[in-house]
Amino acid sequence: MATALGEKIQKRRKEMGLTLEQLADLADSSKSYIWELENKNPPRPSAEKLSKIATQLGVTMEYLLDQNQNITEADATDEMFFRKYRQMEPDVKNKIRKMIDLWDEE
Amino acid sequence: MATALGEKIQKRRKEMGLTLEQLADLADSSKSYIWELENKNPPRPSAEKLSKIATQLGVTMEYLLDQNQNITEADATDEMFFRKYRQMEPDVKNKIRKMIDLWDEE
DNA sequence: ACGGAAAGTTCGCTACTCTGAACCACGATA
DNA sequence: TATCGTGGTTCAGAGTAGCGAACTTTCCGT
Repeated sequence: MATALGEKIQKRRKEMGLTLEQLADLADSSKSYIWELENKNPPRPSAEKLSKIATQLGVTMEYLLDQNQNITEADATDEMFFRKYRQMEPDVKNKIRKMIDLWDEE
Repeated sequence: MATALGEKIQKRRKEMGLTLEQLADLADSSKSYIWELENKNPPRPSAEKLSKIATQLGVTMEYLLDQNQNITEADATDEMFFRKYRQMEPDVKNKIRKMIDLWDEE
């Protein structure tokens, strides 16, 4: 009864230790709707809603929507991180890069 | 009357020399709806529809939805950073992301 | 300038998104 | 074993996504 989309959302939500209600609040949604997304089909959420959910789960919408599992969860997480990073101020980016360089040595 | 989303779709469509009908066909939609997305608001398209449209326009859904026009294309430094990051061990990635999340708050 | 095709615009209707509130299951605490 | 708290499930209804078909405008060739 569950769809690929539903399974991905639920998997990620549980990995993050969130309840339906917590995710719903974070994503400006309702727990009943999150539940329906996870368990019912056919779910055809709006781009807005799915965008917020994806953001909170730290993955891309493309990953959530991808029917054939072409995109792995790890890929999506990396992509999401990169998009977030790219939005930052240049000097913050610099600091982050330096910090990671230090870290990565040894 | 047009929204950021609408403007982006229209701009891209025209760049590609497509009519409303052509894009509609490519994206399994109707020209009336594409028109409404471009010109009316508030449009709240489904993730499915927007996904198909984004694919045909050769952009990501995130780009289309992004309110602040910050995203154009990443510069070389950012890309390099991302390549480096991607090579790291999963648990290191995790730590980095958490660190940056903390940083990014407030 | 006129006719016709191609592009864009309007509109009414159906089906579905999304919510709030009620409901159920179950574990913990007394 | 009653009670409370927490998480999950169900459902009716408001509002709207998205379509088809009709209508208007623009852009051609002649």
